[in-house]
Amino acid sequence: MPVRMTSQREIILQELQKSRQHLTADELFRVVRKKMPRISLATVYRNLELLSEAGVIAKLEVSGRQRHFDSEVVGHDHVTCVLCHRVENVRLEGIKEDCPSHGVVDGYIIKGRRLEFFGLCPRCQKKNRAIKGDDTMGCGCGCAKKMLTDEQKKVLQAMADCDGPCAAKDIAAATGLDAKMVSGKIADLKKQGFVDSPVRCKYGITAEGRTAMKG
Amino acid sequence: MPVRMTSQREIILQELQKSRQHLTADELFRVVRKKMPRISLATVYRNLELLSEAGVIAKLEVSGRQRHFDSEVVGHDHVTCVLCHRVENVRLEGIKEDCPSHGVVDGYIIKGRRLEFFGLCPRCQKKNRAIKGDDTMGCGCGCAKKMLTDEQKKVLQAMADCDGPCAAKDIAAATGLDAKMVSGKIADLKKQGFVDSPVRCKYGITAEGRTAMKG
DNA sequence: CCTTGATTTAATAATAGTTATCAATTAGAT
DNA sequence: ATCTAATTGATAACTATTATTAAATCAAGG
Ligand SMILES: [Mn+2]
Ligand SMILES: [Mn+2]
Ligand SMILES: [Zn+2]
Ligand SMILES: [Zn+2]
Repeated sequence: MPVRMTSQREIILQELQKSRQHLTADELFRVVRKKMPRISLATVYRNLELLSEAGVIAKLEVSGRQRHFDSEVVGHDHVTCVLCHRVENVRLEGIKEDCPSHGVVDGYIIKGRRLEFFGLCPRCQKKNRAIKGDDTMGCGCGCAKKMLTDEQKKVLQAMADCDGPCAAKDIAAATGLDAKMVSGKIADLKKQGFVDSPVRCKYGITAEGRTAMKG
Repeated sequence: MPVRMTSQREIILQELQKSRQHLTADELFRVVRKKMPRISLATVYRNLELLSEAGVIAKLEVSGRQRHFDSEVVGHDHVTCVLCHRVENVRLEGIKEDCPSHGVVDGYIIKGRRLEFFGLCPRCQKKNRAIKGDDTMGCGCGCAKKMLTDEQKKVLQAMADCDGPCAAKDIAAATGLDAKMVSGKIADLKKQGFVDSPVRCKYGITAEGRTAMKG
């Protein structure tokens, strides 16, 4: 059973390496889709599994949450932001000696270890102070998700209410907001993954958008 | 919003403390149900969440798998068996100094850390050698799940095939096995959680039983 | 080139674990 | 004892992931 190098597999690996982040399957899916719009989420999952099985990438099974994948496989540890769930690398010297990653502990044959820190990323430290902030500061770390403006909420709500993709002008009519500003909001929301465009010039709320609205 | 002490809450906490293990919500559910047969799984989840929120117990979000809960909250680490997923305590001296659980690392304000080891528990080391074992050695750690005998499989299959709870004699008829031995097998399977008895003297396969059959 | 068989894919259904919802019940203050 | 917000059991819904399946793709040989 030889392993084939398909274009899907290649792009998935490439984009993960390029991103230099610890992406989840669906984050990577969104990235890959830009180059290969017809790819399926299942294909992303399948290949991430295969690649990590093969040791080409690492699977970070972070604490009950969504899995993240890492193109760097050599030993290092991670810190997770408790607010935005961003995962970053941590390299602490002096730990390796005391913190065996192989050997025998209490009768267990140790095959590996994971050291994981939780905390607040620099961006979320700032955000935490001004949590009322009505402007979605594009901190890029996903914190913005928790801070939709009233207009954004209105737009999302209107999209949720109408079933199937709808045009910007429909939203404008439904919300009573200016059509130009609605277009702008939709573009922002799309960038954040809360809105997608299944058909040209028609928009719909995403699953992520729905969860963002609740918070 | 004062917190009330309900009998459910009390028993859940009691049984977790008594077990001295790192139980999952459904394992604890099975234990608690013996004393309070009408309790709901949702209640177990709800209270484990509440108790861990309050700092009375600890939530162990173990590497992508099912959550485990710990009645010991003071700082110690854990090792997980990669085969049976049992979680046990590990206390390594000399780590605490090098391995900050609070402070600032790379700009992150660290609120906590988790150090998790993976390996083979002593029981699974033995089991691994004799994996063909046709006897479900009651290692208690759940490894047995992966080693159903042919008879057990037949019984489970027969239960899966018939819809709704069925009597031991129906299984005997369907499989062609002796009725006495079928009863014995059912008792074993029930002990392992693969079979339950929704009605007296009637049995059915559980979700867990279904997954066990596949492996 | 053209078949052949294995691998992989997209789409989708199914699953596991957990959380949300909601009408009915109950703890505990008054 | 009465009242009411907290809690419960039952069950639906949800999220992340895995399994299934028919169709597409590929790698060799003939
Ligand atoms: Mn990393
Ligand atoms: Mn413990
Ligand atoms: Zn953050
Ligand atoms: Zn084990």
